[in-house]
Amino acid sequence: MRVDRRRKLERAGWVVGEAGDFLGLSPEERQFVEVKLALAASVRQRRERLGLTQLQVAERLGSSQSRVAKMEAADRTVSTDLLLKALFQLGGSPRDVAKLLIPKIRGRAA
Amino acid sequence: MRVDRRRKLERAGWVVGEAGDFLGLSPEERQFVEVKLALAASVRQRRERLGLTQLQVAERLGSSQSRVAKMEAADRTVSTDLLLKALFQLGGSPRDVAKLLIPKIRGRAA
DNA sequence: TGCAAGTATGTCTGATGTGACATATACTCC
DNA sequence: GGAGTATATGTCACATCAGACATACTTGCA
Repeated sequence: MRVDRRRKLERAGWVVGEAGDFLGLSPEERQFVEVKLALAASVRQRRERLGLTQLQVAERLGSSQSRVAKMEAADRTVSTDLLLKALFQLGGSPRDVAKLLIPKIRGRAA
Repeated sequence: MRVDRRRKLERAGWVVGEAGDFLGLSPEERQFVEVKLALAASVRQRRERLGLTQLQVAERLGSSQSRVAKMEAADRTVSTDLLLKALFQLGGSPRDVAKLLIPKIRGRAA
């Protein structure tokens, strides 16, 4: 994990461990955070792939640039509801969400 | 769709069409509702499979029986955050969520 | 260097979600 | 029929999340 990314997560209120990430969270909490991080990353990826600014996305969503920034940062004040709605607005489907949640790397635990 | 189930959804605030379900919703809204309904159904399924009452699940979650009932009814006052947390508490994983979101039926549109 | 565009962060007010409780309904079993 | 258990529904007070705004930071370019 890149250092700046890690700092950002910590500022956002997450506790980020070094190797065994997310230490200090219960398994359930860890899974929830995982999902949220995956959704947030996907929002950013889709936006960039579409060549849109956060402001443009915000307009599509009827939201604001700052909120889009917070979505992508997985800020603790953004709900998964909002992340899902954003993803769908950016052309994603439930199937795409599913793909996000399935680990692609083989030979490593979960 | 069973009639009683449909009535329940309508009371919960969803607009449910007959054949082409979810008419009147934008594609994005429809996708969001789909996800929520899938999560809600999964919560019920897992609870029943574990042989737990809503009250027992509520205690595990630090919530109340009425809220669990609303989760399973996909009430509009329950967030996907809560549904995800409930699922994970009931032993589900992000991978299980992914499976929920992938349509299993072939030969029919989405 | 300065400027401009994009992004990040802090905070406000109003909207929505939350657990809790009361109560209604449904289903057994006696 | 009534009692007991499970689930559903309506409502509260409080917590959390929403968009909006101001403002700071970052990046690229003249």
